Amino acid sequence: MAKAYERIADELRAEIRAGQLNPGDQLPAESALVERFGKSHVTIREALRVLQTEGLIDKQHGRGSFVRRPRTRVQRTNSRHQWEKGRAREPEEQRLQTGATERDTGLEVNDLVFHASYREIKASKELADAMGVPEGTVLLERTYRTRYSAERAPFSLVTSYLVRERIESNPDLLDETKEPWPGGTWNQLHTVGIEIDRVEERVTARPPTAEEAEELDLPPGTSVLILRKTSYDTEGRVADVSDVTLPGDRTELLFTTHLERW
Amino acid sequence: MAKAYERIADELRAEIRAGQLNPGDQLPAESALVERFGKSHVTIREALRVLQTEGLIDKQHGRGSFVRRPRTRVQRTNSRHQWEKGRAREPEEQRLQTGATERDTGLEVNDLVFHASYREIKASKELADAMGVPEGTVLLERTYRTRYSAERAPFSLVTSYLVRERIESNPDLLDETKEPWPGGTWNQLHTVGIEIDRVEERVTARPPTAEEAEELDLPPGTSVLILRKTSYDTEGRVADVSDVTLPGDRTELLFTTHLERW
DNA sequence: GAGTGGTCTAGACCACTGT
DNA sequence: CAGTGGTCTAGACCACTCC
Repeated sequence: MAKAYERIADELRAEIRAGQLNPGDQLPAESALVERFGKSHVTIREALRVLQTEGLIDKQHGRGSFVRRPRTRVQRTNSRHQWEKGRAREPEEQRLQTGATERDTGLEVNDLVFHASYREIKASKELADAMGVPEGTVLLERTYRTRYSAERAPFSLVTSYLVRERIESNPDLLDETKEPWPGGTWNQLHTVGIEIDRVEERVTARPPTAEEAEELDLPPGTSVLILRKTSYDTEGRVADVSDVTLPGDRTELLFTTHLERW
Repeated sequence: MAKAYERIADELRAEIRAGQLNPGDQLPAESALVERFGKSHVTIREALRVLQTEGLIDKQHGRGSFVRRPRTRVQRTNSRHQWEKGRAREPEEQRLQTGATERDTGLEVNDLVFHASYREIKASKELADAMGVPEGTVLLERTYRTRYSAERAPFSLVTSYLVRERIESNPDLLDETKEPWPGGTWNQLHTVGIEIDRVEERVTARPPTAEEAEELDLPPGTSVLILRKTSYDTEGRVADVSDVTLPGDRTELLFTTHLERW
């Protein structure tokens, strides 16, 4: 005999897939399900939890459980890199116009709330390896949050690392009050003579940690995309390492690869 | 007053992060935790579930709960596309040597168990849009599973779609018993005069469905990467659409983007 | 205040793992 | 068989939402 909570989850899942319950629809109250299936409250909740973990339903305390509606996605492409590189050498008036987030989301500069903070750290083993420097090298760690002014959760959590020694010839680059910097990191690097040649992006996925769920306002039953972006300069050295956490339910990464012709 | 299960989860999480409990270590039995925290079995289990959902612990029925050990990753790069394109024109002896999965995993051909099945379908609206053909166009749907012979779960779930009309001039391409085809899809397309010019890959993440968790042998507290790969031929038409489901806890996608020099 | 989901108890019994 | 986690009950009470 199958477990009761699985049978119940299967039955409700089938109703959702068959379209008896549509996105946005409210499920019967837990007490109603207790009666309908003749099982205890805890068992019913276990069944609903299965569906929640699958991202099929959304439980709201005091309101009810609802069939989840797919969210619109933010697209982040790798063609943005060429665009950002070009922008890094533009005159300041042009650089002020728009940033990468505006490009991804289609929103205006004024719709966005930006926050940055800097601090200096010594490279851990893991970071030192990623950046190709000795352990303990002084790094500038910069954390960024950008959000839509109408929402409370940022689009992503970004932490970027630069080697302090390679940028300190321009003291403005060590000063967080200069943010947001028109033209972004690659313009900043341009001011100290660094040109980016290629970008490597490593992508994995996992459930959010408690802190990430809190900060990105993620409900249970969602995942995060973890992206580590490594930028190499024209001499093959690592210029920047950025760790980005993106909500999986509203982000799509698009990578285009061009091939040599036969 | 904080919820009991959260306090308990916080305390255990802190012990794991502090290194009092190391990867692979067994947690105290649930009955022991009932005594230690003076809470009921159900409450203790709720706390452990929080940690499991975060991917921090791994519960094993009849054995115990353990601090999860990070798994070794399979890396899938976008440089594989250029490699695959080159391989598509090589002589058969060379094409027989190794495939893309061997390249990603570092395993030998003999370590891998391969399975393919074909069927013909009519394009749904969603698929027709993705392939740039009218709804209802006849497509060849091909599903692939490749696994390491020592493991029971495949590395990924792959479904590929081709427009039947554009490949039927070579009847071998409609015959699943010809799989595994040396040189893969791009060699198959080469036999009907199609050259691939660029590849677009769209990546998102979400919790696995029940079926995916079953087939990929994924424990609760993991995510899947969803990758849709669209291959364009030299005339800009869609040659192939492939949907790939990858286990998030053992897959890393690596995309390299080269930029134009200043 | 009525109706919803969330937390919790104290206990029973089941299912799996390893000796 | 002993020890582990998994399922389940019948009930109490709490916390949130909305009218």
